[in-house]
Amino acid sequence: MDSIAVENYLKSLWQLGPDNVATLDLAKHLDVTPASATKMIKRLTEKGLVEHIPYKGASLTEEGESKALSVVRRHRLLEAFLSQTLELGSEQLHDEAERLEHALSDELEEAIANYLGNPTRDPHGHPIPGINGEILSDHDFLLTEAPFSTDLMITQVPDRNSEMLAWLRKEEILPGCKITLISKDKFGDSVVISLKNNEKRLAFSVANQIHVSLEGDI
Amino acid sequence: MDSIAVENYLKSLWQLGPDNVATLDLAKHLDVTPASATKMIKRLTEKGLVEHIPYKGASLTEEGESKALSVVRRHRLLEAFLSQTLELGSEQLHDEAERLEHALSDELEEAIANYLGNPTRDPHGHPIPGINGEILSDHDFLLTEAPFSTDLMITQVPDRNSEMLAWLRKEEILPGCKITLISKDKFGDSVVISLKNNEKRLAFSVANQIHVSLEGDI
DNA sequence: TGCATAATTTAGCCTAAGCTAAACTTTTTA
DNA sequence: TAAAAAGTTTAGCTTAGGCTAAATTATGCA
Repeated sequence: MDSIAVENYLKSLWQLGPDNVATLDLAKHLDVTPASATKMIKRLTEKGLVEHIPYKGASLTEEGESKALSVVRRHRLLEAFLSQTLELGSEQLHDEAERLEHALSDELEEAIANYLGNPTRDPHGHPIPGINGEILSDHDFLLTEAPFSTDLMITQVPDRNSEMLAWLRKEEILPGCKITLISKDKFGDSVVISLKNNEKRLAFSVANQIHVSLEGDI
Repeated sequence: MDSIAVENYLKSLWQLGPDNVATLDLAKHLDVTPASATKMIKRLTEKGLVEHIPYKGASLTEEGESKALSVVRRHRLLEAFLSQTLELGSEQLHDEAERLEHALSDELEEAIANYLGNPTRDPHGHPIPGINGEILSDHDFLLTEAPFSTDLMITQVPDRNSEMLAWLRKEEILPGCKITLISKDKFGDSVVISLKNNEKRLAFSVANQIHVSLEGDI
């Protein structure tokens, strides 16, 4: 069994990957010092879970990725399960799943997956990896890269920042919503979308975490 | 936040308590060496969670007990929640709850309690401590101390040994069952009960973990 | 191109929680 | 009641995973 720390490092490497993950980025993501990240990267390299070129960056080996995907699967199944059974704020889901994901046995994982009917997306629209790491091959793309004046449907919103998530919910920017992209203001660092005939302005960094698909194309 | 190890020591002390818990018993319960238990008892004493008289035994302080009860509450709520939502074997419940109990936030704990309608017993019949540690004052008693030839109802079965639990289930010895005590064979180390007109023989050590109440007295 | 800055790694320290072996108490028993 | 056995504690070691400070390597800019 991998420790909670190891699971978190693998998950972060996957989220920041796929290649040449910088030590500093990893350290920031996990809220540890760069020195701690370096040390753990070494340990993971010795275990065969990570490949590391000193001063260049780290990436997951096949085995490392498979373990990372297992953590991601547990996380997203938990979000779906908690959201379905309990009346939990969408913002809370992520934090709870973040802790519970490390305490889930294979059997419980599968019991939850069955209970939910083996879903392929979590409540934020993120794909849930299969038991062998197969991940839904999306043909959705980032809102910042979408065509203008075309019917779009939101497929994914970010889940890590509960403040941002609360704001998105207030603005009714949620998975399943139909929108069109009006303009990208690169220097104003924002994009403008239309949603139910209202125009809304989003920071570029937010829009960059929202995925959309051409309507009905999911 | 207390570590998982600290929470487990507190819970074990509560289960083995209330007083003069022997280092060896604690160590066995947690599957660590006596030396490790001694060391942790010291740490807990310094934190004010345990009182310890060297070579005599340890017991929880008020603060320690309150923390222990919080762990027990989370454990039993989880057993109830998992048993209600998922189709999990009763034997599996305990092990899953054992790991998840340390990863439950106060908010999730309360969300689960509300979802379940603030139950006072878990699926094995054990009382669930309230949020401030209030515990249902049972007037049930051990099967080994019950009167003969009297209508009894099983209120609690053990939850820690999944093999024993599977056997109890096979024999249909479950919370809510009506039984009468036929005989206690002290030297045969067993008791005999009648259940649905069948006589069943239980080892004393098993009967000692089963609680009963006078019928309708719960 | 060379130097300043940024990123990364190394060295050395700390704590929690485990272990074994040895020392010390307490209890049991002959 | 003294010696043996059982239980407990102490001493000292180990590992994981943090940290800071210092050394090293890469990068960007004049």
